[in-house]
Amino acid sequence: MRTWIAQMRKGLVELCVLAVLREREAYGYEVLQRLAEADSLAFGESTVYPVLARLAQDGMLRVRVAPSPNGPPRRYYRLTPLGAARLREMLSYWNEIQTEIAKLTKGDSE
Amino acid sequence: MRTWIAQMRKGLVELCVLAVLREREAYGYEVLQRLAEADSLAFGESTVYPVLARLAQDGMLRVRVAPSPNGPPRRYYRLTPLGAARLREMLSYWNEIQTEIAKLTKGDSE
DNA sequence: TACGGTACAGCGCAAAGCGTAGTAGCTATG
DNA sequence: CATAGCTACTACGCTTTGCGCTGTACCGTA
Repeated sequence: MRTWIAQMRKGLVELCVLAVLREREAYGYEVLQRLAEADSLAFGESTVYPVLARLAQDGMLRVRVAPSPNGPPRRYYRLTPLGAARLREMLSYWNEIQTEIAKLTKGDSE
Repeated sequence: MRTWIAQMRKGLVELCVLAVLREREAYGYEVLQRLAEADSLAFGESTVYPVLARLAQDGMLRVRVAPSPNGPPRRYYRLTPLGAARLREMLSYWNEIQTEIAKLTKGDSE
């Protein structure tokens, strides 16, 4: 993986994870696979699990453990109000950045 | 600065710097100030200068030194063909990410 | 018993943003 | 001429984080 791609993804994992959990709860492995469907957002396990743990510890996610039919118990994560607020914040900043970069690459009007 | 913002900007500085230099050459301080006009992309000196040095060392930028009327000599940077190619690569990936995140946050069609 | 898929955890490294501070040239003010 | 302030760039070190690699545990199938 070219290094600049890894750098570009920094901080985006949080946004993506929160976005995936925006409507329905999900367990780690599920989040992993949902993101893998978009190959530009395909993160590894060692990337996603720590993020989930971090977000949970920061009060952004609530955890619920439930048995799995296929393996070890699953840890289901759900957005807390704090997490939802953070997601909104991040999306807001994300949109700002998009606008500014679009300006940079499109117009030379200044 | 909240930490997630710093993380979200990682890798974006390169893109922004390359984008600023897309059409006309500029010296470091100028790049700094052009980015500062968009406050969501306002990076500090300790962020931009190392990026310029890195990009130059990697052959993405060509450097030209010229005296300044106001202070120490300026280092003018200009995109090389390699740098232009990198910028296209990064913008392509950037667009992919935008699309995927838009999908994540908009539709629940899968 | 061995294998493969599921589900998660831990370790350690490298990259990069950024705060802080320092250097040096030029102009303006008193 | 001394001080301050703007310009332009450099250097150091901290912290966060993505990620490769490895390990563990549960379950079903052959």
